[in-house]
Amino acid sequence: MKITIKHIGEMAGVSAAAVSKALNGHSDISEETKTRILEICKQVGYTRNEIARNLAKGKSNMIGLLIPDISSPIYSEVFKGLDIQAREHGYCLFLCDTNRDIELEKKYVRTLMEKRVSGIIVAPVSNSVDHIEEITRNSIPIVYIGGKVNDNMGNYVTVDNFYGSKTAVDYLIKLGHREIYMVCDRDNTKTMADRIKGYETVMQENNCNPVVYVDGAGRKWRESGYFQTKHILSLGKIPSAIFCSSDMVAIGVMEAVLEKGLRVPEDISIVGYDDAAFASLPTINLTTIAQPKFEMGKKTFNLLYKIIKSHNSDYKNREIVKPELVIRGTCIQLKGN
Amino acid sequence: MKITIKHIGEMAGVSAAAVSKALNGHSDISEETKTRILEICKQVGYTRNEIARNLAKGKSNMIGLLIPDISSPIYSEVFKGLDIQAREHGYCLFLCDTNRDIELEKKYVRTLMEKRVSGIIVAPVSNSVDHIEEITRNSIPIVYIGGKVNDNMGNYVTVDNFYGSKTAVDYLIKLGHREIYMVCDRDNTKTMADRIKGYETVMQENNCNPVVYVDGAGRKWRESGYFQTKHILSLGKIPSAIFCSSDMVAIGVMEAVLEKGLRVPEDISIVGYDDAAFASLPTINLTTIAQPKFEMGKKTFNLLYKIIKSHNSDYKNREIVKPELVIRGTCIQLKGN
DNA sequence: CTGAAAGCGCTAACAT
DNA sequence: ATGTTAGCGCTTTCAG
Repeated sequence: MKITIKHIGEMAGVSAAAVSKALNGHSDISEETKTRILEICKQVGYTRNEIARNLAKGKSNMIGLLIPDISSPIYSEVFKGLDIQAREHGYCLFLCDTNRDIELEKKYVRTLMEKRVSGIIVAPVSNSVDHIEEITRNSIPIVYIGGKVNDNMGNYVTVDNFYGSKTAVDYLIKLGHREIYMVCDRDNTKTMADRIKGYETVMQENNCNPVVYVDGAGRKWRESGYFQTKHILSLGKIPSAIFCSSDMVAIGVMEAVLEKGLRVPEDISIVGYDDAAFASLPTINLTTIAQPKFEMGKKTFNLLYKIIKSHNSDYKNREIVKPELVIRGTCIQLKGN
Repeated sequence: MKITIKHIGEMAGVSAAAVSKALNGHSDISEETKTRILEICKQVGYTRNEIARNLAKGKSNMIGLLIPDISSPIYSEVFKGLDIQAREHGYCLFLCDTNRDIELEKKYVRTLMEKRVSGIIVAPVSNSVDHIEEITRNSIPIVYIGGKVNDNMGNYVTVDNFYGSKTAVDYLIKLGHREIYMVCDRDNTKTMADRIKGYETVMQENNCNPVVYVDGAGRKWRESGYFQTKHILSLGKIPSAIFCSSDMVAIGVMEAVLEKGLRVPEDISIVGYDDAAFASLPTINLTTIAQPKFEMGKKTFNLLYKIIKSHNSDYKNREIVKPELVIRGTCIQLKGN
């Protein structure tokens, strides 16, 4: 039998209400009784019941977080940024790993509603979020994040992929490269489209011929980079640089390049995208575009917080953050420049 | 104003109790009214209130999970194993990232108690867990996991580090190596002690001289592997193989070896420990000992579940799982064998 | 089969 | 400054 404020009240010779006030630091209670009550709580090891508390207050100070895969390093960093910010504002994050499964995503949204969370942050599994809004019916603030974000979603924070891509290719151009290919894995998101657009824009600005490979075989990540590059290298004409749609793709690209007996960066320069955890490992040392993951986490929480506080559940609070070039060892200055 | 079972009751012309029964699939209600009630719930978009429900039932079907750092790949895999198992048994995981901070760990334990979770799984930040047991006071089942586990903890599931280490060194011996060093970073856990013991045991069994470097400068991970190896290589005598206390250490070791102009595995074979996510990357391709992370997650939940169900909060339910050698490309068969 | 009533532990007016 | 009284929304005996 757990001990309640009523018990504490009896022990202290006061009412339960008084105990509640003491516990919550209300002002309408004398310092003296307050300390006495608190003392007793400590002594008997009282632990307040959040469940009852939340019911009485009609809220839960929890924020639901839907993530496609927490073992993906990018999301775990975002999580940490969110977490620290949430704690600072007295909220708890409730993490749900949707495992890239729409059904599970729906199930979790329902769970979160039942738990009466104050808001939801979701990195959606798919480009459309109709299935989740159908459940929430506008009854709770939602902020979207992640690679699937697009303008059909209401509130979101995302990163400027067009800008990131431009930065990467600009850098390559500055290094004297002109034959720069882009290789992408299969991913029909706005994120990907923007990255490609950024690449094409810079190429055209510099009168270079854009060559983008998008995986037609439906492969993803490293596998996609590997096989596409194998194909490219078999064609005879070798680009001086390859810009990859992600670091995982870059890994596959490097693999194929090395296998062919070519060197990185001496023969081919490579730029990735994401700044995944492994990108900084010595034997990889990949030059790449860094997503400000931790920052994004913070910004996202702050945006949600603002919406919650303003009770303005209405649409289109958006924030776009800028990524950054991280120069490591996979690019080389072209001779004669 | 949220809609409650009372409202539903009114609409259906029944009592709130009846609605509750329908919602929970109790048998003492006619099929007919039940379907009518459920129909209405669907139509008006009723979402049951878990908070009230939990209060009434006196429990929360949540399991607290304390992890030092969710961005560490090993923990995120464990999480996923736990998660899937928890879901299957109708529980929710409540993840708390303690950020390797004892104070935060304590704070979260308190939070979990307040939330009346059914049990706690903790990968502790430190070798001692007194600070957490002081808070829980045996009032809730706890299972410990992770690298800090030792016999001072009650219930735990861990992996057989002695065995894992033996397996690694046995493999090296079989490959014809006799001059095998072990390099460890700073980490005074039982885990580390067991790994060292396993190494020493096999070396002695084979009449080889064990040489273990433990970082005296207090460095960790890659940095530790790097500097210690640099030192080793400066000594003139080069071992034919290095067994590392972790994959991160192995990365540092490789870095130093490569920097010295030596090749892996032609000049020096390397074995890691953990099978971190990056170990399988093409340019790393590290032979290592794999922790059955996902499996461990499952086993851990099952153990906790057993304890919860048996109401036997008493001590020393333990499970030890066996790691496995993963052969990749950083070891070579010695000539003349 | 159905409903009335009590209560889970706490908070928040509203008295006193 | 303190206590009284109602709930919060649901579950659960216990009658009918």
